[in-house]
Amino acid sequence: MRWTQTYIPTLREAPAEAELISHKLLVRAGYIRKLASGIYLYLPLMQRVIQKFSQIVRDEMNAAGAVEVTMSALAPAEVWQKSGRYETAGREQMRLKDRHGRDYVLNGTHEEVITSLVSGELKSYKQLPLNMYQIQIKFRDEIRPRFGLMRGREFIMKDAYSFDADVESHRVSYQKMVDAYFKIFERAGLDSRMVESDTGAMGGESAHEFMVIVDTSAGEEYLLFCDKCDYAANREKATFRDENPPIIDSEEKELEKVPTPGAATIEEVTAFLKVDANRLVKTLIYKAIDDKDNATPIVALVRGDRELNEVKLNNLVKAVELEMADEDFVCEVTGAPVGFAGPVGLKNKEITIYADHEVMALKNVIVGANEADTHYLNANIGRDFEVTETGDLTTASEGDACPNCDGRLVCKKGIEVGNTFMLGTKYSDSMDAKFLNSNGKAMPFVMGSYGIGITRTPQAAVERYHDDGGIIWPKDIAPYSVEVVPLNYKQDNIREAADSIYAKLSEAGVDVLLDDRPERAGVKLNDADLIGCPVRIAIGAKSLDEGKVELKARNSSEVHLVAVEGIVAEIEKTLKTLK
RNA sequence: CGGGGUGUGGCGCAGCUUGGUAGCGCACCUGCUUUGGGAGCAGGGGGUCGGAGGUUCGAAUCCUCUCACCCCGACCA
Repeated sequence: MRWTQTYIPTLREAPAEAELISHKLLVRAGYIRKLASGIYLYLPLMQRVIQKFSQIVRDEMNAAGAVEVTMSALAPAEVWQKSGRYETAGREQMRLKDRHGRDYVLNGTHEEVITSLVSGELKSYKQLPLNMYQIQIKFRDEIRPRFGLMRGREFIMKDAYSFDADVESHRVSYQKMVDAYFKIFERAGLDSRMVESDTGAMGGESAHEFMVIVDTSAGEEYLLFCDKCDYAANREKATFRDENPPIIDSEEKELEKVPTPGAATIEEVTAFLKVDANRLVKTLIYKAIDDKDNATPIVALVRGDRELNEVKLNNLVKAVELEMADEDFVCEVTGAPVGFAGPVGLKNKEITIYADHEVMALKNVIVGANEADTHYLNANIGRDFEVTETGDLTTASEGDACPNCDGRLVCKKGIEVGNTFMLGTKYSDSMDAKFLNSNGKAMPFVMGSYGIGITRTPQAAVERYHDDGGIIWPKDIAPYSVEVVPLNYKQDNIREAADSIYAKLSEAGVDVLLDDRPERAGVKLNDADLIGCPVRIAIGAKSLDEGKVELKARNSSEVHLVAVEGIVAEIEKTLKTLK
């Protein structure tokens, strides 16, 4: 491609709105433009990157036995109502009405649509397993779009759905996708890590995320890895071994109310009472919001030395939304200012109290007394207060003990580029999608769903691979493998050499961009660094007089003088050495 | 939705406090010179100052409302 025939609007300065380096670079280098908040246009260079990455995804999906389809972006509300997610998807679903006033959804994912497709048509276990995928635009009415392509309201995703006759067969299908995912990200030049994740709004049995580890603010999620074994989970999901159990008293002591003036936080209370934080129980008040926007107060109890994990809490509460109570609400529920809430003698006896497992093991704990500047000593479950439900409610963090071995958890940040869900029969049950098994019995499909962010993965690559000058693309997702830069295109011999090299490379099937603009050398070289093609061929007067041009890899500062005749072979050789 | 902030030519910004009829850098167009890491000189085009209302002789500037965008939080691939 000749630069003057395509559209590569590079900018010297990044728009003020861009926060991440990857976002700034994609805008500056002329890959994307914003149309509205969270809505981006993919310019010619980005389009090529998307196509290259998509092709890698297709290759590996096909190799794993999946078949490509395209499903509509638009769906009638009924299919979502049928699964029950029309209610739970809530405000992040893009919705609209047609001219007849009928309700529609712009799909953010396609479990409902594909389940309704196969329902009644996939009839026999003999047709299973089946895995269908598509690469398509998805919509999501994000609360707050940001970070360019990372969190948009419209984005491209590869989504695959597997249908199996039973759980054992599904595990095989799931593993095929996992294997394919590692290959896909490797081919895109990215190291990916698979971590356990919460199933979230998707539901189902278990889930994993594929993450690119970064150390910048682009890391949207905290991940915990064991430094000894292969345990890996995101922070929502991660568990840990309790290494800090308090000494448990053998006898229940008498409940005692003590003044704790000004001691509202765990630190203040432990300092004031001179006790360890693990003898305290944190009482956290939340608003559980249902699908009709009603807020019910709930209480969560975790040991004083732990952090509450809201995702785990809501897995028990099952609210549409969980919201930390504000001061007024805390006051209303407990009758005390923030910092003195406790489970003993809560004003509203109907209130649901969720406690972490660790709390259940404690005796004679210190809790707020629901009265300003006052705490209880020696509170005991069963005697002084009741717990409605128990579960794991704590957040793992760096340095905690691995749940599976004697290693330590290390915390890293990552960008999610893919995910896999074991859905079980959630959708086939709710949407009544069944097949006949070998005994002639109607059974719900065991399903899986598998996503890859087609537009966010390249941005993750930019976040991972760049320098002060611009992007450094992994070669197999670069828009062009080679950029030919004639330093003065007006000079006859330089132009002829550039045109000839461009023609030869094109003929050899190498993706090549020729910067045929009548720009100064500095401008072209800076733009070449900015857009980040893996190999640059610079053609200048001095070396050309000796029949040579300069070959430079974007990821290295070494410049090689290469004879014009051997240039194609030399470039192909260089490309082979690049990631 | 809560908190904070910003809207002035394509991009980045100044001007606003103290009202007087819009400016700078980059980009763009023309000419000459220059030509290996974002050239120089000269000339030129382009902005209802986000929108609506109001105050005033006069509003980018003050007031009210509104819209958009960005940052932090909740949500999330």
